Amino acid sequence: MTIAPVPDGRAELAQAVERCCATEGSSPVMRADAELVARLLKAVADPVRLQILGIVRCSPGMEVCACDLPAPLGIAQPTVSHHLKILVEAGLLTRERRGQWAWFTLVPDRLSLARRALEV
Amino acid sequence: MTIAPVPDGRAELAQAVERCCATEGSSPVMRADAELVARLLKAVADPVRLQILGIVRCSPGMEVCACDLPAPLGIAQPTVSHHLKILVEAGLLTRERRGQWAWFTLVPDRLSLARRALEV
DNA sequence: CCTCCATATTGACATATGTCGATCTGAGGT
DNA sequence: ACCTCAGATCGACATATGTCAATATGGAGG
Repeated sequence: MTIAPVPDGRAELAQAVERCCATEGSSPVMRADAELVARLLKAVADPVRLQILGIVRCSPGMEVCACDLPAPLGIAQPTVSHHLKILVEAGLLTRERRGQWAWFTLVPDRLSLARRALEV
Repeated sequence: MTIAPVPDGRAELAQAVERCCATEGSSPVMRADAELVARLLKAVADPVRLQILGIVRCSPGMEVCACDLPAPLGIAQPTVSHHLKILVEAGLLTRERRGQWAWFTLVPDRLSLARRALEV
């Protein structure tokens, strides 16, 4: 995925989500908002990344070491790294270095935001 | 999107979703389930399709005529048809012919399923 | 400083995806 | 029958995406 990073620190995405799913006869979704939301959803819409999120969710503290992923996922290390990068850039995971290892923690709020984007 | 249709009549997808988001220390997501869920999420993870869903949601009866879409979306008719096909195959819309027009109706349950797939 | 190990990045590749113009199909109306 | 219009499909194209081998990076420990 070409990584035009989702502006996550700011509330832009959250606002776009609200505008997209505003209940009642709200104005149809604007393209710019849709682009922003789609970028977040694209990050989740991949089998491997769904598996990663599942593994992290089930791990104590909702965090996992990158070294533990290639085996259960059955894919090469660079590929895992690639997917982790996408999830981090989407704001769904945070990265933290511990010694020579990289740990990734789930950001539940971000996942909630993605879910909210699909509200009717 | 190459259209390996999501098995929507059957409950397979719904079961896959449940297995993927089963709360507590459930077993990590299996690849096959993740593939199924990803196919549904991919259908939603596109700016144009998000806009289409937004328009349908805001329309009376949650239904819309295909003829009313190219203008607000700003894309050509074949492209609209392409996206509608993907949404129908994902089970998010149903198609109905009325005379020479094609009407599309939202399937809220399907959208709920997609949302459920993102539960933590 | 040099080596080892875990990650990240790069380059190359095949495939998937979004887009449009041109054409086919199907339902009315004359 | 014919014509017309809405929609679907086809063909072509550029770009995006997922994958891996090879290589670079960066911390830990001798």
